[in-house]
Amino acid sequence: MVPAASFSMRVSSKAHYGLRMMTEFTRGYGKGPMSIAEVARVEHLPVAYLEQLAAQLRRGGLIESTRGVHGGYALTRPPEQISVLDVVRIVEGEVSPVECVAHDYVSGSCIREGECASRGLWLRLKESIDTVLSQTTLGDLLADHALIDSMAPGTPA
Amino acid sequence: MVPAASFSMRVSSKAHYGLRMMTEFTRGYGKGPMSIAEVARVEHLPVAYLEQLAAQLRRGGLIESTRGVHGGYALTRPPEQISVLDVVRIVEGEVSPVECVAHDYVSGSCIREGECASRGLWLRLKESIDTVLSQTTLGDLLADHALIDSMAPGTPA
DNA sequence: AGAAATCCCGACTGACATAGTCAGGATTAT
DNA sequence: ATAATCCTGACTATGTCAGTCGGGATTTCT
Repeated sequence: MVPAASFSMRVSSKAHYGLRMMTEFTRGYGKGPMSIAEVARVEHLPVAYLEQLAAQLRRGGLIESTRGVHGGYALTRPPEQISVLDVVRIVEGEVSPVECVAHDYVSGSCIREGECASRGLWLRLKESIDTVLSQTTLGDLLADHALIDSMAPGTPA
Repeated sequence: MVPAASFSMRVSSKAHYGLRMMTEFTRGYGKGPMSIAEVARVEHLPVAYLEQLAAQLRRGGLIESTRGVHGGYALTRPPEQISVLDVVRIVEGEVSPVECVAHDYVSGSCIREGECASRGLWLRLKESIDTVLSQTTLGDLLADHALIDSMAPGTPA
């Protein structure tokens, strides 16, 4: 890995991997459960790590599991009804640039409340992020992907 | 500190403090340099830490320093010409949710380029964040703050 | 019944980033 | 000269992240 100049407002690899796994489940939607092993194989991700993420996503109600030999996971709802925000919230927690605009923020926790010049900014930022992430569904991601596949390779950016 | 349910897409305290320091410099704009000691006092932040941030902001060209007894820092441009994004970029680096949409991304670094379903999403997210942060200036922050001050306290949220 | 495939769970770990501290040097006003 | 200020680099403690590991539970297939 290249050191890579640090950047901010990242999503963790948890969210990233989680989303990739969910797009695989989307691809297999309606065809019975898909195993972690298969996801790991096609996405080149570590099995044990995916297992953890899958457990979270299941507890969060986005996927359901079937145990045993032909078991695996499947989306509990159609891909058009699951947003990227749903996924990110489950594996990373609420999206919020600072504590004082999180949903569970207890009014008064920040001593500077009232003299704070930037809370409005953080609120706008949070809303803006939430909007982008909630407007994109797993269905959209797969549709975009199909579009890319159908284009000739080497198309200039 | 309360454990606080983890959340994602955070800005670091570096960015947070840096911005608070910059709003102090904004308040003092046109009245000669303001010392780190004073910023630390009114914002209740550690002097030594602010010194580091100030050094970065100076190297980034947003503030200029005067040494010696009545020294301190002052904005190099009017507050209306400095955006929050300028500040965040200097102390935290570029804003980008994932590596592959960062400005200095070398095409081909990600093996999954071409089969990636979510790059479009991350691009939209990055743009959205950049927009919010670049549209708000230090001048705006202070104006909002003045507005809050003029309201009666105890106003329900 | 037994083997194999799968989910399930909690504990563990190494590397790195964050949020600072600290000691001391350089510059300037009084 | 002294004091206030900026300036720098090294240091450190804590926490998070990304991932591993060992073993258990459930189901299907033969």
